[in-house]
Amino acid sequence: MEKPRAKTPRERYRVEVRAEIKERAWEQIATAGASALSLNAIAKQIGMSGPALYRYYAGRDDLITELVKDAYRGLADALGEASRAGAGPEGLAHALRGWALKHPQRYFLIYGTPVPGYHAPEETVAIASEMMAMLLDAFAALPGDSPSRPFDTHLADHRSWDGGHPAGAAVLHEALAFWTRLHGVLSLELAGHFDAMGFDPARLFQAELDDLLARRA
Amino acid sequence: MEKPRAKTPRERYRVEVRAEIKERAWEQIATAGASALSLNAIAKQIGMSGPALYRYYAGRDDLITELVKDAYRGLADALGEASRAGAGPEGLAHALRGWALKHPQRYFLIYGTPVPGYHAPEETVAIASEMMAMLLDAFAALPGDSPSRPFDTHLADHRSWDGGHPAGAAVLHEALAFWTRLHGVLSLELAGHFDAMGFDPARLFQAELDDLLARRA
DNA sequence: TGTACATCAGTGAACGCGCGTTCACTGATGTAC
DNA sequence: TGTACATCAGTGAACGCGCGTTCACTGATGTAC
Repeated sequence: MEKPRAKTPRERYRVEVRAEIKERAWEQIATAGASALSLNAIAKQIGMSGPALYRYYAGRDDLITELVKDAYRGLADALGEASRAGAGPEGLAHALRGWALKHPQRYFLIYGTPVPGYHAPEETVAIASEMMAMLLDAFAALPGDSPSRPFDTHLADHRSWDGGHPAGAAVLHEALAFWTRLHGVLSLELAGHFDAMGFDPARLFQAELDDLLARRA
Repeated sequence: MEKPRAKTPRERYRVEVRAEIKERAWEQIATAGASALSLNAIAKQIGMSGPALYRYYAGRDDLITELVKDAYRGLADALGEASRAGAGPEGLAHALRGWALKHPQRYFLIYGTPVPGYHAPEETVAIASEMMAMLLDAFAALPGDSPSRPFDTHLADHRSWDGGHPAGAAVLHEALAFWTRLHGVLSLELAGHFDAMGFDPARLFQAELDDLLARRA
């Protein structure tokens, strides 16, 4: 059982090239959108021949799948870092916004327009649960009681997604609202819908966040 | 000044074909996404030769621009119908959700992942204002007072987008929250992020809506 | 340390494909007298 | 109503392009003895 043996130079190199391919892929997505992602174009940018990339990825679809997984992983790690540092919902919210502003393409790859026919890789549902668990923990740890609302009774009957979390339905509701409301502000901000409006999106985001937390006052 | 003279058969035909092209375009977007939109494929479906489409649209970009404008127009009309029927925020919300569920591709063309480098046609900003005006009217007409919140003071200084509406900043805030929160729920619902969760998205939407309106109680 | 072999990264040619777009043309429809 | 001409929808060939992907190959790097 000597699995994690030292990496050979070749393995190291392979990892580096795979990483560079992904980097260029993100650049390309930032420039022309995910649908314009082209293996040949990436190869040209790296200074390789198109077919060379097939040593590293099975094909275009494989690369995209990898990017989607990385995006999920990246977001979950950003939230996880905050979570491990003991952050509550407010800290998680700012970690979310910070990550989204830093990686808008990745954010949209997760939450943007779905591509008909494309099914997200299995792994992403586990990561989504992981993130939801952090949210539930954060809200469950909040002081005070969350007043129950009509939707909670419906939620109580449909909580198969809670990962076995012991929190009450009102807390699930809070976590859901956190997700949908912050996504609402963030996605419109990132898509530029506030650009011509003049107000500061960060303040709207904070206002939404305050509103979510005010329930516990 | 006899502008609206009767349409000749040729004009009528032209209008029909332009409409059919758009219909097929939407079908194609529903099947493979907006980025896969191909003039040649549309022509084939209609039973025409590729180049024939150039009699009706200047090119691919022109067609897409037309689709974007139609999407905005369609949403504004759906809201406008409710508005003219005297609907308040609740009616507008349901008109919004109804339209979005009926035309998810159009919804995403408006609010989905932005394509880097693509600039929405001028006309859309006017339509966006038109929709915002309906929201402002609806909230302004609501009975009761909207309690002021911290963000309102910032908004009061950045309301160039209000179209000259006389409502106070608290009302602008309400309209903004209406937009971002309902979009948050809707876009996640349409993208399928709730699919495996089991609860009824309509109820979550209603819960968010109730929450927006509860402020006035 | 040196040689023989295996592994593997990367190349260049080639495949078929569908794309947007242009062009010169045909034939049908509409208009003017 | 009939003829002469103008308008316009649609065709088919052709353009250059970039795409994903396969294949047989070269040459460098690593491994075993």
